[in-house]
Amino acid sequence: MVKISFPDGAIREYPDGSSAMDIARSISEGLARKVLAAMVNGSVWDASRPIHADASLRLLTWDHAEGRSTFWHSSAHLMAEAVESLFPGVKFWVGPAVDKGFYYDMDLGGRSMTEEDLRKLETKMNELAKQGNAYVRREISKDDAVNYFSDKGDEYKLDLLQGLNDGEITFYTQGAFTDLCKGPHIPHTGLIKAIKLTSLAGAYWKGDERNKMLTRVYGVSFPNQKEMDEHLLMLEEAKKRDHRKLGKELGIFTFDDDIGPGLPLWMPNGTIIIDELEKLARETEEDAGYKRVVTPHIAKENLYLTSGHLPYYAESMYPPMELEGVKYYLKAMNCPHHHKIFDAEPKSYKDLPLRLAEYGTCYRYEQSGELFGLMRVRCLHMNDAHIYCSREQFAQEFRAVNEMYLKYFKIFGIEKYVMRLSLHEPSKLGQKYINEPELWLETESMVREVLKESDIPFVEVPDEGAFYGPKIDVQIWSAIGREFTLATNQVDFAQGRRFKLSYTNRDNQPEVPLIIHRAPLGTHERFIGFLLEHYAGKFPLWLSPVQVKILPISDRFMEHAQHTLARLKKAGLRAEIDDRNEKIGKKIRDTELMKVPYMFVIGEKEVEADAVSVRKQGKGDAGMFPLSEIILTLTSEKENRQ
RNA sequence: GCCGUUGUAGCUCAGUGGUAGAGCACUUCCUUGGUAAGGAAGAGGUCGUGAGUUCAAUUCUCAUCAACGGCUCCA
Repeated sequence: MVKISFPDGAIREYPDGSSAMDIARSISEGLARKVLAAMVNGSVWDASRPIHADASLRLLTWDHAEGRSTFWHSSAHLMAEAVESLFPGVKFWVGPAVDKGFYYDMDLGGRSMTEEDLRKLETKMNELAKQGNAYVRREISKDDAVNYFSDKGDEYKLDLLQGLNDGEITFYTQGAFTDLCKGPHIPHTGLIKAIKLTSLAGAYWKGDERNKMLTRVYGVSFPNQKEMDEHLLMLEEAKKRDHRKLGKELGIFTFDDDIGPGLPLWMPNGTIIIDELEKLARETEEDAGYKRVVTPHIAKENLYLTSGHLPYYAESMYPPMELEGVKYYLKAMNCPHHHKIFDAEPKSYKDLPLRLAEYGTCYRYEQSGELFGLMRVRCLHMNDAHIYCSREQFAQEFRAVNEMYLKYFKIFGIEKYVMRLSLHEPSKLGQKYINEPELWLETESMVREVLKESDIPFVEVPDEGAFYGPKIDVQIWSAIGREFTLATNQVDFAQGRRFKLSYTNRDNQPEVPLIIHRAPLGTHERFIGFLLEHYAGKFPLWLSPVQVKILPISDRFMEHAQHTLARLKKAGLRAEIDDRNEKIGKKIRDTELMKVPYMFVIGEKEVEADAVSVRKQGKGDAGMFPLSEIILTLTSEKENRQ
């Protein structure tokens, strides 16, 4: 007998060799039907695998993340079986579960797959699923495994085997398909009831662009059609939030072939949002002791040689223009320009910390395949600033920057994000990272402390730092689920030295300042792209391009509408009159669709009372208010950025 | 940059080897209507661009540009 302890604390005895499935069945048949895998002593096992020792056990179903990923990984195997039947001789690389679904990378041996093939594969998969074949686990020696894949001429699986040793190699077989796989898997293919292969893509082998490109097929599957329908509905909803769609509908930005890829044109509505964001940044930075500067969009080659950017990033900068034998580059970052401002006048410790801020325009020649709406562009406006400080001042300055982030996030209601602390990799000092082992450790731990103090959840990622120091990135997700860095806060102890920046310290000695690069509002492009999706286009009053739409019931009330418009404008509100020859229902509908926060309806009653009937976007009729009263309400809402 | 897909009116999308259609938007007229679409008429596209095949190409082929889904990259 073995003692099995359950999550609720219960401990029961079962015959030695019982599987999780046996145990589930002993509880109820209904449960057994739902079990996908089991958590045994903290690792995920096949439900059918015999348990030979006392263990803690948690049965995993579709309701558990581990259950779902097991389900999706098993679906990848099912897909591989289907692919093998339609493309004999195909070789597989890896087929993991991902956030929502699964993929499998494969080498089709020179053949190519089409969207049509995906439909055929789905049909085949459904057919195979109906057979309800069990996923059978088999432990195998390394020699046997190597022989098996040598016979097949499968260099990919042989490559995987290289990293494995006897005792940790297992094969899984379902139906006609056998794969090297550590598992676990769901009990049988019959549990997979709804299947959709979503996309066909290329993916470099081992993620290295020097390697061969494999074919990657993405798919998603569910234990019932209802879940699939919900998933598809969710995708539809996400599409409606897509900033590219909303940006077009609301007249925020556009692209034009004659301007160039990745070069957004900001339309009047988008420019209003830019102006409001810059106003917020100016106020906030002024309060925090920043000084504004303005720098040119181009600079000589030498500047970027000094900064050290050019050797690393030449291919992602626009090529230089050459004038009188001198090369000029479009600036890809503002820091070197700011360093030159620091350097323009001698500095003493009394001048520190010096905080230079600029909404700087940068140009980066991002790879063509990387461009993505406003989120990844080639012309960007960065909420940039550089803080020059002493080592003693560093922690305090970094903390203040962090607080500024949180202040902004509160204003925008940004809650779903992850802070990522990127660290250096000691073995790459002097190559990828500047060779300052002590400074790396010191600043990394200071940054870590600041994050802990402010109680912000964060993850640490090794070998992701900038070449000049550790950094904190704020990661967010676009409507379609792609991850982006929204904002960044970086430590820099390289450029100060490179630019020979110094200040005179208390002991009358020259000292190199530490530099903090920070961009809490990221770039206008990415931030507004994010906000469009975050608010689903329904901007708060202060950011709305049109804040109030005045809707006269008929043209008899135009005079009162004009009078109302004048009053609103005088109060600093952005308002427009809908003077079209349309019925009020139509005007309301169109204004709702344009997501204007307030509508003022004006008819007979309102003229008599010198009032307006107020309608809030998405909320319907709010009743009649005297104009002066509602103006006060709106002004306060706007000024408080609610 | 690489793999795959797509490209028809301002937008969303039909369609065809014989020089194109719908809905919304737009213009004009009628209507002056009280909280999510009033009615009528009209205008608008050399079917992304270039070349080839053909008697004939928006449709087939190739190239190119751009967008989209991924991979790689992201100071």
